[in-house]
Amino acid sequence: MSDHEHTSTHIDEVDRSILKILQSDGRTALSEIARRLDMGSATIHERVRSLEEQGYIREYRAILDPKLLGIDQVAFVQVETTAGRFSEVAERLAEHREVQEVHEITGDFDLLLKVRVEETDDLSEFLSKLGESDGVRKSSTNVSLRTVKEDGRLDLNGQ
Amino acid sequence: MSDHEHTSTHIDEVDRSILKILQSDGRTALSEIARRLDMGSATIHERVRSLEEQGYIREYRAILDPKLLGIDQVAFVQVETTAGRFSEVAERLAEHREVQEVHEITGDFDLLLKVRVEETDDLSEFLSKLGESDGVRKSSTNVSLRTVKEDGRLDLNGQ
DNA sequence: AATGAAAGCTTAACGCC
DNA sequence: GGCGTTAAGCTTTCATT
Repeated sequence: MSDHEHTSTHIDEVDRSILKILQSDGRTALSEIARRLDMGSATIHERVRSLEEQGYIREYRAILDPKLLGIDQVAFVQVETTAGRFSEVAERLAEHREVQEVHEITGDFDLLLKVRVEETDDLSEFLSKLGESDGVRKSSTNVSLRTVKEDGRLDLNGQ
Repeated sequence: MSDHEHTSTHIDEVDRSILKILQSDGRTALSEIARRLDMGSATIHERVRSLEEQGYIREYRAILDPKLLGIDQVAFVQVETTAGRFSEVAERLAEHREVQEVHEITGDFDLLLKVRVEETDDLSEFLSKLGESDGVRKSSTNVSLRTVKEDGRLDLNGQ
């Protein structure tokens, strides 16, 4: 197997363990990680710093409850763009506050947006804006009636 | 309107400020939050504890980079279930490791799944399992060719 | 609810291996 | 790359208001 990576060395099992721990609790103390992995905390400190620098760890966040905060109207909007302009339109739509996700997708439409707002009124307002947007030919919306699961964590156990 | 809430009182502007700070950096020190909001750090400590207890803060997490970790095949799968069984099927599908989201939606299908795997082979394997699942009548899959935006943060600035 | 102060931990930087 | 040490800073508790 050839080493065709950039500058980023490949991560080892210790790094993967650190990522798993921090993904499930981003506030775990370095000293606690060191204890669990039976290593010095200066070592863990250096590895975490390197994982952050290489970009494996993008950021740390508190995960808030959308329902309690009243921001729990979710809709998925498929968008058909004028020929060949989907990337440009995607970038533009990504700037909207209510748009949480933008994907270029296969199928009858070109883009899929995940939109999150407080009330259905806000959704209807967004769809008006969308309809008038440059490069948008048509759209089709599916509203989420109930979110059964919503979990951004990555499965680091590789099968 | 009857008071059918538990014990949770409504949150004030200070609480919202704390949530904003922790949503954008979950590792911000309590003492740093105290400095920014010009309050004692014992006060911030107590408020954060209460926000956690009430459920406004669900958890703290490191956000990892799916691309660097090679878990970057995303697909959206719409599922039609046998009449009236969508909730039950939704719960069951939510248990799969590769399923990040499950929504009950309006439209021609009943459920929308967001699926994330390492390779297209894993996706095809998942779709096989799905097709044989109890209560699943048919499904339609759109693969994400490029994720332009993917951000789970809530907009706490309320318009 | 909010606070200052004190005790116990944690982080981050250093030099050594 | 990994480690122990150490100073600075942080969290957590508690008595006071």
